[in-house]
Amino acid sequence: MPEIPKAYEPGKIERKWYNFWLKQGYFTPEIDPKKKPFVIIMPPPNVTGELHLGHALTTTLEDVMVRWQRMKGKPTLWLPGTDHAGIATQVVVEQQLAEQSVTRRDIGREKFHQVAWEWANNSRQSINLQHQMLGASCDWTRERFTLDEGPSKAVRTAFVNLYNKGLIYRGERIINWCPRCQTALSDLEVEHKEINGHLYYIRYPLADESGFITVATTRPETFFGDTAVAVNPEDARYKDLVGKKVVLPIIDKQIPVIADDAVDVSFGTGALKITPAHDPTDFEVGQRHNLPLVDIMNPDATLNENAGPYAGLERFACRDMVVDDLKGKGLLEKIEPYLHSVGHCIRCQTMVEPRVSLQWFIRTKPLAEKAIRTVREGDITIIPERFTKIYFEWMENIKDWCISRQLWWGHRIPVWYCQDCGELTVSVDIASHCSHCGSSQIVQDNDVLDTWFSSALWTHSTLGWPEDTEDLRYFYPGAVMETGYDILFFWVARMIMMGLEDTGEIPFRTVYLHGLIRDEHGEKMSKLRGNVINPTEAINEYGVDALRFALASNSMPGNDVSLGRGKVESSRNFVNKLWNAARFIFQSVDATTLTGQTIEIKVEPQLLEDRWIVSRLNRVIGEVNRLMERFEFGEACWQIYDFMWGEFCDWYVEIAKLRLRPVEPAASPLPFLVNVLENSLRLLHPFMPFVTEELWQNVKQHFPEESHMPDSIMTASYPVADNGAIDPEAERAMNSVIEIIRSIRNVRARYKVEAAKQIEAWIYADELLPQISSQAEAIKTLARVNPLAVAPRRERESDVGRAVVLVLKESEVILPWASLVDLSAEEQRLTREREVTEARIAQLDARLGDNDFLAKAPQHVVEKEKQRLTELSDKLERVKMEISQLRS
RNA sequence: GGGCGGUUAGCUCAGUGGUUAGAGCGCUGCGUUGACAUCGCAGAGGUCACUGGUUCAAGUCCAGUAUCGCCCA
Repeated sequence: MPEIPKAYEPGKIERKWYNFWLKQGYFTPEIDPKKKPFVIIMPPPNVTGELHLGHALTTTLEDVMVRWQRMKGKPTLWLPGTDHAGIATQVVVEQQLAEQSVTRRDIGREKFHQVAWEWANNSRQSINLQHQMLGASCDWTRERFTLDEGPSKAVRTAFVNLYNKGLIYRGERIINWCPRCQTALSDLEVEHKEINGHLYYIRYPLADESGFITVATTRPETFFGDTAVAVNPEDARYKDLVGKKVVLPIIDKQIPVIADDAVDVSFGTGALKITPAHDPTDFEVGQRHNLPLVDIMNPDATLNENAGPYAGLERFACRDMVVDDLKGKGLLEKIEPYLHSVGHCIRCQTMVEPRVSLQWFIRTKPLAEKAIRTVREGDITIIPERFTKIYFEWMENIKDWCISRQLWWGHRIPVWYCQDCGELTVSVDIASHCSHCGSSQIVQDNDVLDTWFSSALWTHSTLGWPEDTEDLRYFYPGAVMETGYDILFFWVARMIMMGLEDTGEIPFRTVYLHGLIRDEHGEKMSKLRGNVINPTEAINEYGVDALRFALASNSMPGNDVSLGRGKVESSRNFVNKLWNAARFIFQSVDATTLTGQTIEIKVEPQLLEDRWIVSRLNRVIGEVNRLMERFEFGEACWQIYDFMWGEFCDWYVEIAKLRLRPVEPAASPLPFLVNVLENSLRLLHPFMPFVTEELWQNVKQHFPEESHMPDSIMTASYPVADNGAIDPEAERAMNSVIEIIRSIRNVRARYKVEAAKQIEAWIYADELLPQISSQAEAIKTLARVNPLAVAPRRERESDVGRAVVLVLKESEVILPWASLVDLSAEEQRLTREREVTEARIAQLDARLGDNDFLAKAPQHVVEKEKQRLTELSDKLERVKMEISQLRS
């Protein structure tokens, strides 16, 4: 057998195994109508650049589920893809152009597309590569991009269907406008931030020159767009003024004073300027009162000709000038500091401008109703559950969705306008004639659709919809939608709506939401803070398996993950531990094989330690499966970690060494070493695919006669617990042995006994005597004890002389090494132990003397407490005896 | 303004109403056995934010308070 390196070297094997899996075609499921498939459609990363740790988390969790299900024998499809990310990508590409001092308008739509496609293709490639580095077992034969022909056709089809149903309409509405991106945004793409602004009190003179009315506003520069002043109808202060006219200063325009319930009498002066074209609530007031819309801005948020002398000024510069000028005319009453919340573009952080414009909208209410019902009725489950409420809250208050964007990068809206009859042609295929008058003088809408429109169709567009494909029939609906909670509204909610709308079926059965990745102090990761961990670098430094394990083991459903290098490092250490345990086992196997012996793997455990480790293994297997079913991957990781490291490596392997280098012939522990290792590898494979494959192949190589082993751990079966192997008696006895060894080590450390020095020990026990005796060699070696006597309690010498006496749960240990022991200190220690035991007994006595407890607590709890009391009472007696002997 | 979540060891976090509340990192001391120093052994470190309630039993359930964070408007 070749030499196995002392430390695991991930770089050497990762690519090798990925390519092997790929070549074997394991990632592509076989369609078997008799079996229900497990399907995850990957949330497509934006083609804006490299993947970050959030993507690594998504990929890890999905791969964990997919590999687990695949090992459980389900046809498993994990469909990868990327998103064109309309506005985000356009921003990136425009920045790139800006470096060459060119704008997109300079080069034109066609050339811009060329540059953007080039960027997207590069990015798509590097994202796919990174997914492969991460070990993603997704089906590359089905990889999709949102702008691919299939998904694009799905987009046009969905649009046309909705339009024909009257669920898509075009209208002049107030929308959020980003002056930098120069496009409309949906409500979700606006981020509200608290801003320290001002409240300006402005006097509007009455047209009849009988005085003025003072309005309070945060945006004085919009007064050119005012078409009324509104007061509350109940407000006595202004009752007489309703119906009168006021004159807008500077531009000398007359507007009416109106009464509207929406006006809050306590805000400012109780009189509001109404600017329907630039404020959402004003827009509504305007609709109610039939007020004209006066748009005062250009797309770049400079003032337009409606601003009279201020035309051409940037909005904030205009504000300053307007304020100055009003002040000069004595029309500015006062300015107060004012904290208010202002919308910003989620992409570029520019303050958005609410603006009336002609856009396309989806009437979401009818779609939302169905989407609410499927979740309410339990067809779709959201994990963690608390997000269900948040989902309902949003869905129930849903607003129409503005889907048109004044961008170039995206799906062009499939609508053509007739130059002759003015009618619209809405068509899935490219239209050449007006569907009304037949004219060929038609022009396609210039705008593209919101990126999230195509994302909303992703669950079925990737499987071939609107075509009736085999994939769609077999793989839809998916099993789990796994993604971050930050896109619950953007994406998940809309997928549910559109999935139901397009296919009449739910798009997935379970929504699993993970949290955001933060740094080791819980701070958001950002370039600015310099606390970003780049996944590729982390992989190069620690290996993929370590990164994946760090992510999976630290992630709880719906909770943010704090991840520093330390976590990745300790995961790396675990991978290395696993590697070395395996290395040791292989070396032992080789040593045995060299002597010409064959190793039989299937052996019933007879010896205590073998029964114990097999029992523990099966408990862990059961527990891990249960946790995985419940999406508790982090806890599943720790179960395996604790078992592997804390039980198998720390105890079983150490004890097994005695039998591997026996003085006298002993039953070989190799079957159990190999079995536990092999099972653990399979348990761990979904979390750390590479190292487990490497080691598993090594197992396979060592046991070629084990014909049931498939070609890859990927296609091996996931371990299933054998409840028959669970052995409470062996667990109890081994716990006692471990307790003995630990206690002796503790004493050695306390008395600073030299590490290499052997000390004498006597152990007394009753019930567990045979089992403890069977571990005498282990105790001798692991606790550095020699000579060791194990005897029944009745043989206990009454006078032990100077010694440390340990009263344990089911045994006593006496360490009679006279010279070192400080008798009075020992007495003090035993006295403390007596006190502690007495206190606990008192506590238990009280509990067991309580009739309520006896009557109401479940039987097994009462039994347990009674047993504890017996044990403790027994211990107390023994401690008392030791104290009296020490004193005699 | 409405809602949600957090508050547990020095730090970051686990913890299905039922022993003496755990882990990783960090810290202290000691290191020996050809798997592993990416390691081993031992140890220190906690008023589970606070107040009240429900319960035989509360870190866990309920209410309130404080505080931090997020989402929505």
